Amino acid sequence: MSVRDVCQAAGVTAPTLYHHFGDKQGLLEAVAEQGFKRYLATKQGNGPSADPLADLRAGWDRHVEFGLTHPAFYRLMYGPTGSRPHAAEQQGLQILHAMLVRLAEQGRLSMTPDEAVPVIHAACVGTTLMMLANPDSPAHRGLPERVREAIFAAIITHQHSDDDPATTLSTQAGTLLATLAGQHDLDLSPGERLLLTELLSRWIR
Amino acid sequence: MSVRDVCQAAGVTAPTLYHHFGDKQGLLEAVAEQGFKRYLATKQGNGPSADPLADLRAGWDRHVEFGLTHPAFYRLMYGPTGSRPHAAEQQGLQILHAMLVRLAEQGRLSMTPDEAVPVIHAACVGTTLMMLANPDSPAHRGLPERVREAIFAAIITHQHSDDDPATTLSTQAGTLLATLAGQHDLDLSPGERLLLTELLSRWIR
DNA sequence: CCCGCGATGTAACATCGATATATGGCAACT
DNA sequence: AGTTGCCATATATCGATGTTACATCGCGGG
Repeated sequence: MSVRDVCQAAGVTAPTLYHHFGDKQGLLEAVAEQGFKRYLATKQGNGPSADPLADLRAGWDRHVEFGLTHPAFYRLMYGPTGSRPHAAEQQGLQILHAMLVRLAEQGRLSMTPDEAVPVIHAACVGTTLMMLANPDSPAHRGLPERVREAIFAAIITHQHSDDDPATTLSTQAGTLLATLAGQHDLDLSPGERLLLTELLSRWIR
Repeated sequence: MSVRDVCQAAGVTAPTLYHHFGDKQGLLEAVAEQGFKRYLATKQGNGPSADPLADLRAGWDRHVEFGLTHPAFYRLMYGPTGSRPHAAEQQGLQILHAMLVRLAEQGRLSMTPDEAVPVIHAACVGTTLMMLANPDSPAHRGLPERVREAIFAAIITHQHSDDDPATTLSTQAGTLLATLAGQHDLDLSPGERLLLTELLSRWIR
């Protein structure tokens, strides 16, 4: 892709382009930013539903679909360009973070939202780039769904989702207490162990 | 990077380079191929051990480590260049495939090796690229291990009998931490909350 | 009315990727 | 030994590319 061709297609001359974008890299970053905005637009329509996990799945599928529908955009946006985080991308990650917070509030998340965000993002981007590199390979049939379910299964607690938070906390604390009871060579002083046991026991009922 | 600089550094002139590599893209692909060979060399030393799952974990870790140690190589090798599968890369995927076949023979794989290969590959490459894009971000601390365990947990059939106690403790502590992160009206003073978080985090790995 | 400033065009520069052509050296064959 | 053929390299250069110094245009405010 040459600056001259871009200028001709846009009906302007080179200095105009440089006036607005600084240099070629600046132009490409502006295009990537535009890509992020379009991507966000596909997420904007659908607000949060009753089930955060369903929202999470839909978000994953929309991400992959955007990549397959707009390969050039996607490579610009997520390819290893070394350029720095675009504002719109951070906004997308915040949406993901909000979904995960809702899941955590229901006690259905097995790590903190802050930890889960890059896990999901890395797996989803990697999957999409792989699909982009070879969309028609039979080995990649169903790949996004497989990775999606693998990641979600490991991030979501598979237990009673209809329990209220207090019950979830109680069972989790109880399970950990039971495991602790069987371990004698942990990195805990007697005081720490007692304190931890007291705090955990406070939620047992 | 310019062809002229490369030639000067190599002590030859342009036609020599073009004689051997065809064009600039050919040179870059040859460098990528060299990167794959070096990567394979790090895997070659360690033959299959008694536990295929341990080999799988070691393979994942070596992949991420190679990416972090040789960022430029890695971006050339796995960046979305549109160029086609290098021979050495296929060879690496075959090693991965062989490990998975061994796991499947032991009845410990929840999908076919053919399906599992791209799942692991996509997640691992995505994780490494993310680490490469921002190696020092605190949000990425422990990311490769988290994605690794998430993927493996979903791919490996669970036999809780022989899980080692430390792993059990780690997952249970992680689950409870995540639940705590979503609860704001617990019967905890700020100090108690901080102390509990610190103690639980001690087992997370 | 004109003054100033941002946006655009003209023309050119420096550098880049790539190549036509010529030269050197080496191995093989007569 | 001499010739031949070929591979690797060097000289010199071409066209295209990213970029910019400078001039010009148009338009809103004093």
